[in-house]
Amino acid sequence: MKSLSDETLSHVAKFLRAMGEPTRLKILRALHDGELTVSEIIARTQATQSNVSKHLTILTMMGILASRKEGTSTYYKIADPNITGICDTVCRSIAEKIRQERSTLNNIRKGVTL
Amino acid sequence: MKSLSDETLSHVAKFLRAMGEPTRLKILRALHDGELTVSEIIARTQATQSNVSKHLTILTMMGILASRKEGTSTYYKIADPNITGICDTVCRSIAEKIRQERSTLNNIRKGVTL
DNA sequence: TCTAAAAATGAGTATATAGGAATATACTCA
DNA sequence: TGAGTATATTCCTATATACTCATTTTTAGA
Repeated sequence: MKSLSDETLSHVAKFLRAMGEPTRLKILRALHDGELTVSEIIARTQATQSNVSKHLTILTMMGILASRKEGTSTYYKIADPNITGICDTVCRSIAEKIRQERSTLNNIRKGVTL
Repeated sequence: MKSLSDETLSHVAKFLRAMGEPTRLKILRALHDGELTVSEIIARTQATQSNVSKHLTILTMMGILASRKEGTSTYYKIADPNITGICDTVCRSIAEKIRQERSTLNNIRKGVTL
């Protein structure tokens, strides 16, 4: 962690931003259990075709997703199994953290004092 | 991972974006081993005072950092020890992934064929 | 109280990013 | 080849984000 060059740091940042978008997180979640066609991803994310297509392009350019064509369909999948792990870890940790904060806030709202 | 509400998903995304900025990653890295004053953080990140101050505000509002005042100085530290873990995991994984990709690219450039 | 240091904030600008609508491209099948 | 489907891309707009410079706020100490 100490010896990351500016360039690497910027790559890491870019990577985090690539995952830091709700629709892209939905896409990653949808692809968690295996590959899907664009149409299937559109159906699951409830986003427009154009929008999904762009997000898929971004994720692919970042090396997060990989695609293969079959007929008129394009199948996307998570490129690197490690990604799934990172994604799960981060999402679970953050979601848990947020959950805790929310309950803390709720307690404060309820007038609980320390 | 499956049952994240849209709201939670958006929080997670925000969180990832909060970390997805080079200067903020530098700040997190600088605070890895303990608290520092703003001046010290400025010195280590090589960014301007105003810029660092704003990034510190963002990270604090996201609950990633916590601060305390002492005299004219403000000390910042990583608020949640879990953050350090997440940060380390993500950075190490991604940096490693990038390292691998770079060497792959280098091999391609060198004309290595499969 | 005046001054200096530390940090935060405001104004303004430039760039990045996301989104939609329309269009282009690629492929399949009759 | 022509129609239809799946996906990608282009153009445009709106919003978000990061940055700098200048100013303000807070505190310590002469």
